[in-house]
Amino acid sequence: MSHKITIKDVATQAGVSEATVSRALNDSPQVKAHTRQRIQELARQLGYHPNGLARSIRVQHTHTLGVIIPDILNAFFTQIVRAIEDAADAAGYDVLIMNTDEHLSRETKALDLMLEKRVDGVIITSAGGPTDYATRLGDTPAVFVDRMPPHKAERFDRVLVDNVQATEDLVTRLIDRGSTRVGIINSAVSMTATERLQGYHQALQKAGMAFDPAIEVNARTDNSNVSQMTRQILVNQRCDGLFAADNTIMDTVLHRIPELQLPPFQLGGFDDQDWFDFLPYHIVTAKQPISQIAQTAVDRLLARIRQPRMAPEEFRLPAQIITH
Amino acid sequence: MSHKITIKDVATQAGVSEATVSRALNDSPQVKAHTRQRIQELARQLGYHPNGLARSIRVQHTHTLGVIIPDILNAFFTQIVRAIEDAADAAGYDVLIMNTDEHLSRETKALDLMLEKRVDGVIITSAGGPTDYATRLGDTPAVFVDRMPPHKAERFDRVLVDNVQATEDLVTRLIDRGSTRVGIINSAVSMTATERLQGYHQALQKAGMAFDPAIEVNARTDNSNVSQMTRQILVNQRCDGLFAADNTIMDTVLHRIPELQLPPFQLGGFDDQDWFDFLPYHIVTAKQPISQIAQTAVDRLLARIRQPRMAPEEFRLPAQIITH
DNA sequence: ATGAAAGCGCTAACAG
DNA sequence: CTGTTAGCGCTTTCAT
Repeated sequence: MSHKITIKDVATQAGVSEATVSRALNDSPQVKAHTRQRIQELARQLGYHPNGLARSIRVQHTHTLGVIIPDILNAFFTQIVRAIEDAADAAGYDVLIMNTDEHLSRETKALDLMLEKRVDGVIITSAGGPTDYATRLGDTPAVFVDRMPPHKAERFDRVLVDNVQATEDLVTRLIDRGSTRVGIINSAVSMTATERLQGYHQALQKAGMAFDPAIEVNARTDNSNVSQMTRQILVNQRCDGLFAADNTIMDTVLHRIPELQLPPFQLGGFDDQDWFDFLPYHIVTAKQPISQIAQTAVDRLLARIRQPRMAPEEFRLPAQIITH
Repeated sequence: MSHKITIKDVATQAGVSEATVSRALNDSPQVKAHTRQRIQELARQLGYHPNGLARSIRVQHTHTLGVIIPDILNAFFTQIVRAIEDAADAAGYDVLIMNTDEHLSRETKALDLMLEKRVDGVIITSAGGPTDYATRLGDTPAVFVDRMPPHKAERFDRVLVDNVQATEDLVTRLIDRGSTRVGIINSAVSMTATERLQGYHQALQKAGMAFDPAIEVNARTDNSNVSQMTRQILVNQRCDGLFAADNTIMDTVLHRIPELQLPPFQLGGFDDQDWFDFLPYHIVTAKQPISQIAQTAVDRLLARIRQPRMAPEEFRLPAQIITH
């Protein structure tokens, strides 16, 4: 933020008042067409760039939305961001992105920064943990996407996939394709895990299969564990089906499988990836409706910005089962 | 940006002046330890959040860096961002990310927005095109990463991989692994393409192979073309080696290959991806030194922020050839 | 159609 | 150690 041309500079150069320059630059119809053009031209020549900070502090909004994601290396979130940008762009809003790398401390910092930068609203895919969003956010409008706030979630708008239905459909598909015994490696994100486990159970039940705790495991972030779990389920427990409850788990599973010398089996997971097509075996996924999730989130956020007192709501969107 | 608690509110509540509150909140040693704590506590209770805009406008910097990337769905840029964040974080700087989706108009908007938000400096991976960065940037420090500005590049700091050496090494590796005739589908990004083509030629020359224009093609953004080119080179032209000059080209190539029923062949490309391990055949890649690129970029940017008149420099970093 | 002046929230002299 | 005051760059009444 080095030495910059201000509106004052333009004003003196043009021989008018700062007010007139401001009006001219904002295309106010009050200012005579001729002088308006003259001023705009001059401003361009001088390389004038409006100071958005000063403007925002005056008009009391920034016209920008903040987006906080936990993992920018994860294609799911990256697609979410992309879709949010499209939706926000269509509504004439700017978007600022911050990545927390699944660190609570960085999420806290990210949120604080966005608040300090006075975004008009924020879309959060929480890194989980004990953050008290209610007090932290104050009255900044927020909507949660994909992952819910751990406490008092019902006080916020949230939009996410119908995890239990999607999982039920997915596991059912695995069974339809021939699996007789399908294990699960569940997500480390707690609420997501709970819901997906329920869907898993429903699918087994419908198929008349018994639950077996030995093949229901839950991932911590530790990668080697998931790798071991894969072997445990697919080899020791002789499953011919496996549901990897999320993106990152799937990744580890995929890394382990080749060295396992497995007989034919069915593999299912959440979140579609382009390159699943390249795998030497089939894979079925629950593809989340990313565009709709994003659209719903920004619609809702924008609505709340205009109408802060709206009652919070939860939006559940259906996933689509795809076989690669 | 709804109704918010200001420093004034805290001041009256605490029965002190705004200045004292400001000092207390900024941990100034000038204010008595006791009152400082009292004020900080009170601020917390009131849910006070400093207005960063007001602060920045006053102190004339934001302590934040802007990062503009052309494609957030591309893992390469995503990793770059991630590495930049780490480097910036270590230096105590915040970073704001914007994605342009390869649209010039969005890049222009993104850059303007960052300037309006008065980032202290900006790291740009240009979407290409005729943007005149010199006048657009004014005197905001900038460094270009991976893709150079189309005009007057020498007026800016830029850090990127040594494309020609990396390509030469890569293609040489392909040949070493048995390729006798290796084609190239080159990048749509012009300068990158030029350099990689040169490396390709150098490799052929060293191996005593003749160039054949029939197997030197250049991708436009049109996907179906790349798909056709793949067939053209690998089938019609009977190449037993192919160099896909970037990420997105490789993706299309990979999509086309299975249906081509090819005899053994060597495939090489830029930018490593985790899932290359899962492919049913080997692939060799030139892995860019992402962390170093990012570190160099932010080091340089920070240096330029302190010392704006430094002469611009170009930093070339070596890639690493990897076989999956 | 334009100008003068106030003020957004904050920090930095300058006084005391 | 704390208060008063001015001012960052901009927009917006209120005058004229």
